[in-house]
Amino acid sequence: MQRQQNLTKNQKIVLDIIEKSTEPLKAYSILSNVKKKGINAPPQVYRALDKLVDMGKIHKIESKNAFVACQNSNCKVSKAAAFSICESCEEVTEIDNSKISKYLSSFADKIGMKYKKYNLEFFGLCKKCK
Amino acid sequence: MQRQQNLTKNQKIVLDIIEKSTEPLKAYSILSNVKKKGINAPPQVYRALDKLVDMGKIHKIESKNAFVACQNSNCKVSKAAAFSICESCEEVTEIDNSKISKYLSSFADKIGMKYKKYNLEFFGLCKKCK
DNA sequence: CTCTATAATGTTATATTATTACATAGTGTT
DNA sequence: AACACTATGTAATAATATAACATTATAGAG
Repeated sequence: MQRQQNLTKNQKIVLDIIEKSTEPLKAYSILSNVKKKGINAPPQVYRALDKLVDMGKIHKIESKNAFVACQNSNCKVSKAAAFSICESCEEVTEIDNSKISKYLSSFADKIGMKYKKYNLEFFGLCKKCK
Repeated sequence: MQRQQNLTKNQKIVLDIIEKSTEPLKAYSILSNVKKKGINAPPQVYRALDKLVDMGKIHKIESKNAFVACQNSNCKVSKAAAFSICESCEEVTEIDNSKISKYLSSFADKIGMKYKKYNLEFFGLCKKCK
């Protein structure tokens, strides 16, 4: 069984490029960027992405089919994440989610759900664009 | 300019099938169900879906690439929506979001964002499955 | 009414995103 | 060495979504 801390070769390559990016990266964009490192085909990228998401190292922005590195160390535990997405400049920012997490998990309890994680995407205009 | 209340022929057909479904429908599943009604190609479905989402009549479950009819009349205004998604039985339920809306919009204010809408997806186990 | 602008529709092709299926290679355990 | 298991490599294809362009319907303006 793979340990959380020891990433495999492909996982390291994929995580590295996501961490270095200033914006969410799409799977095929990652693929084209890692061809020189010997990753040739989609499944290699998607497998690494899946595992990294499972570990909480990255998050998927569902509305964009794109991936960002986790900014909050606590996501390692909850895997829950919240983002603000600017509809003008496309900037995506991960929101420090400890308060939201508390609120939302209590909400999930209230509706009778055994809560595991959530994905929250805010759309609007960021500070700069509004 | 199209008025909110007057749906076009294709929009009616697509909305109708989504409203009759007990589960989120995918675009190509909708397509195959409406071929008999004269809708033949993906763009016809996607165009109707886009407009219906804009009007708040339906919502897209981003994590599933699927569409559900809006359960809350107030979504017509806010277009914001929250769902609980059971990872066991796949049931998707729209959460009455007036409280969450209030909380999240104030949160968006606090981080300096001009808030327009949000999409929130809870994952876990529903009442029946837990 | 009819002209015109716009919205809606229809159609073909193609782009983008993601998975299946199977073969090969490494890694640790007994 | 034999094994189970994880990871990797590869080809093919499935599933999701859009571009581009032609045609038809509809609502106002004159």
